[in-house]
Amino acid sequence: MRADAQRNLDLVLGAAQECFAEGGVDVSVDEVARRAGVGHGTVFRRFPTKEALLDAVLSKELDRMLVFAQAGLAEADPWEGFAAFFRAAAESYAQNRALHEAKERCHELPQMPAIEHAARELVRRAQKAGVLREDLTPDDIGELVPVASRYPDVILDGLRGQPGVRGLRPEAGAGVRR
Amino acid sequence: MRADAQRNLDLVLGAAQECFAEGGVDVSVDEVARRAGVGHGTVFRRFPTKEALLDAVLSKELDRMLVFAQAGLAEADPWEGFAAFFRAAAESYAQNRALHEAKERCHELPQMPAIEHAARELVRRAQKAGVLREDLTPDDIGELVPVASRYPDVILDGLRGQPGVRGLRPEAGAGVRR
DNA sequence: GTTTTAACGGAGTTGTTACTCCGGTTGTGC
DNA sequence: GCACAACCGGAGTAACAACTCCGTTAAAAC
Repeated sequence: MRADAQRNLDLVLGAAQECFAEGGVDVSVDEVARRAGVGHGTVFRRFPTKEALLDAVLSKELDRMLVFAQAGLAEADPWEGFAAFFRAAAESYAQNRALHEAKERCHELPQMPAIEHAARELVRRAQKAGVLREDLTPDDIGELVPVASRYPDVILDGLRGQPGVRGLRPEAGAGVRR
Repeated sequence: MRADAQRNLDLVLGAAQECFAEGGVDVSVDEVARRAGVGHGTVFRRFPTKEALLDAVLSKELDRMLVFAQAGLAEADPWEGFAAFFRAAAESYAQNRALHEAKERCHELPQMPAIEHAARELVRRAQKAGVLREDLTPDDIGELVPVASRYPDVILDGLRGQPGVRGLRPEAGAGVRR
């Protein structure tokens, strides 16, 4: 690969990361090209469609997410391991609008099975230890991550232990609307 | 107003309500007109812009929200009053994609001050009674409403009483990332 | 330094969406 | 029942976004 091609590829990827994080998936390819300082023809040669460009950016984000999940599993305490991953994932969502808006796209990407496997394990371990409410599946908790991006401790308090454990709401329901 | 004009206005409003609730704000005006069974010219005579149409739909939704807030205030128990409003609002968000996507637009609408006033009162009363965590402002709680649309009880458990009250997390932080 | 060859970028195409306009139609006052 | 005004709806416009193409430019091999 020629030196200028490599340099421009890096510029495009960096610009796309910034644009999609700040403006969400509806930012135009022209805008990305402008920020990268290249023509949009250059963007489309590297990435045949806008979707391919978005996938590349999301993939990098998911790589980081997988690292967080594995770090959580390495933690000895079940709650701390789960909470650490949950917070880290929420932080990622908080700093990246595209992650919110392209959730289903993420599920098509190759990193996803590994992340889901690790997340399931984190949840299973915490529930077995009795520190995570059991009326939620890993999928439910996955949906709460983006939600927790601004209020992580409120959500974590809500997830802790068992539903209604504080004894204040004996009529507490399942906690999930399906 | 002529009878046919009134009938078509109702059809358009109903169709817009359904379309925006199901498909979000990006549903095209053509799609709304098609569902209403009128030409899109008819839509644009009633509502000069798509935004005006959206505002009309959101207004009706906010009217319902205000009723919920006032019903919450009429409830004697501070927690039940707060929680009832919170659940009702979450339910509305769960059933209306446009409400999620046009949050800032809602704040421009005339119903908003009254809703905010009632919500502030609900929060203040619950916090004074010690049944709602005090590290959150009414605005914070407002942001949790859409979030709670699928997991109302998880969020309500998280909001109950004081942060970390279960004694499991002495290091519990503020619960809010600003 | 020359030649080759890959990469660049902007003009242009296609498709979509918000919005306008006007000829035809239909409800309503007299 | 008639005239007139209001209303209807679809053809047409403007703007914008994704994507293509090709003449020009510049890197790299010798």
